[in-house]
Amino acid sequence: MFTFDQLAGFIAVAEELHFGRAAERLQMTQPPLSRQIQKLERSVGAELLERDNRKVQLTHAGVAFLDEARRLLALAERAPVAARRIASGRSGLLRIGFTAASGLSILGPLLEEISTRLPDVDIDLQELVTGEQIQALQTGELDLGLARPPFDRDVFDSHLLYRESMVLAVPSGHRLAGLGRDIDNDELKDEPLIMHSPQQARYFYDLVIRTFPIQHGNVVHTVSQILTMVSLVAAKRGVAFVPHSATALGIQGVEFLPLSGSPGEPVELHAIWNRKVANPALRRLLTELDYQME
Amino acid sequence: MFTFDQLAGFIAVAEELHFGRAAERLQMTQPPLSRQIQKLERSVGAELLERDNRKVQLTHAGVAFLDEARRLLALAERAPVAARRIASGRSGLLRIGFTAASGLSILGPLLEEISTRLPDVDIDLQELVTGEQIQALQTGELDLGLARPPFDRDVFDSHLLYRESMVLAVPSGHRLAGLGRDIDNDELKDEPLIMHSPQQARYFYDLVIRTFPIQHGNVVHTVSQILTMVSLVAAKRGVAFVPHSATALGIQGVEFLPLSGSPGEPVELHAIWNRKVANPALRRLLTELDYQME
DNA sequence: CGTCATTACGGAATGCGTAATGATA
DNA sequence: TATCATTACGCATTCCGTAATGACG
Repeated sequence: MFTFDQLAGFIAVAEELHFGRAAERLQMTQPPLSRQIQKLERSVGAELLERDNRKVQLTHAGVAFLDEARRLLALAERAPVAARRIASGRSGLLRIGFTAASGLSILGPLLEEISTRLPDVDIDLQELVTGEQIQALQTGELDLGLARPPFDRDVFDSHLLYRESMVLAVPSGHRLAGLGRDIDNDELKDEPLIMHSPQQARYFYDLVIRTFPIQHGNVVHTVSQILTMVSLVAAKRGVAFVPHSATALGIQGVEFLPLSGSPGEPVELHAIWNRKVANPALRRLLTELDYQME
Repeated sequence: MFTFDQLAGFIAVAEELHFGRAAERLQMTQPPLSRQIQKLERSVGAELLERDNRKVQLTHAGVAFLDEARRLLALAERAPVAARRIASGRSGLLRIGFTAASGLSILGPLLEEISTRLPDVDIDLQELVTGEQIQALQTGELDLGLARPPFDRDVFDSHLLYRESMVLAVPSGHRLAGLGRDIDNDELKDEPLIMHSPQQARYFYDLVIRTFPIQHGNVVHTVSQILTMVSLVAAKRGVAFVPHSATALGIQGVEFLPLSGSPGEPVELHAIWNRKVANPALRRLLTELDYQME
């Protein structure tokens, strides 16, 4: 097999049609250049240059091979650039998981931020519940998750992205709607309730259980998606505790009421990632956004 | 710059994900392979493999570079093949000139023969009179000509392709048509004659002058192309001496009569080429067709 | 005899293989 | 302790540069 030096030598001679000038251009002396060409011709198996001791000329095979040699050298020069870009995280692929609810709030601005800071990084988006995200982050199928606590702090690092309040979703015309004030816990004790799944929406389930005195007999549905929940409320199947961002869903026939029993903004959304970051694009992103890693 | 060996080494390790097996596949020992990869990584400027002493894994940059490395090696393997094919004359470009008259006879079968024997050789065709062909063959703009004598035997080699008779073209209904016998020279002495140009159709001009007792006063037109000649005959401007292949033109209103004053087949068509054959495809063709060269 | 490519030759650098080392489960 | 990659070292090969040769106008 020939070498890149031989190719570069051949190109120089083919362009100069003069060994001396070509050698000068390559910052070397004629003899090694002459030998390079000879070796190249031997390994190609065809005469590439016709030198009749007064002028140098390309053979037909040489013309064709010159083309290939140029292509080869150009490719060889670009290849490391691409690899370095990826290694530095300036290009590549970032696979991001998000929960349905986070898609309503923080996802858009986050993607905007990423494409501004890392314009050559492609983004793969997958809607997944927190549990699925955690699993995918562990196997490496996902680079970054937008998810809710809890998660194993030994495996995952995280950054708090967003806090919001809990509100009560009620059908339009419901007796609690239009009161113009926060709803007290004891006003809810007889309401049919659409509740979060303790498995697939454990974060909300735990939060609601912890905050409000739920009568389990009132639970008429158990679902895992906020969207489903609000749809059921619109269908007048009951009321539901949802994060404030659910108001952005734009579903008709539902109103959202503040809750006096849930002060502040207890609903957290975190960006989480595997501590052993494999993807340079993720490393770059975390640095760019100051999601400090240690 | 990296080397092709380094690329091959990297590809082997990337495919085996094991230095030992990769080295075995490459018929070498592990240490030099290990060093090759290190050098490659240094010249690429990025870590390509992650070896944590128990398993070897591609980095993201490595995945991208693997692709480039494969492309690069594949290109490097094909490049000499193309060059060798051209050097051997099995592919390439053959530029062939032909006279209008030869286009009617030998050109078709010749092209058929070439494309059968040298299917990967492209052919450029140019209709040129003999004089133009000779000039183009000297400057190297043409590889092969289908032309008429004479030409300089020191510069050109040739092969007789085709002989044909001279016939007399007359308008339909002419007094000489339909006699059912050869026409004698003395029957032509008062006919208006369409004659060849002594410059641009010198071969025919000389041949006619040499063979027939031309009365220059009878010449009503002087033209260089056989097609023009026959068209003028059809327009009843006179009669003309043309090669037998002109019968293939299929022009209406013309008849072709044998001539007793021109026995045999005096009209020659040669394949001619520059003795210093530059184009391997031509060399190949001449050998294939036994147009002996010395 | 001047130009320009090639061959001759000596020294430096590269790159292999064997042996030793290091790191990990 | 076994496995597997890496470093250490000695030797062969490769490849450069200088010098000499050869071919051509």
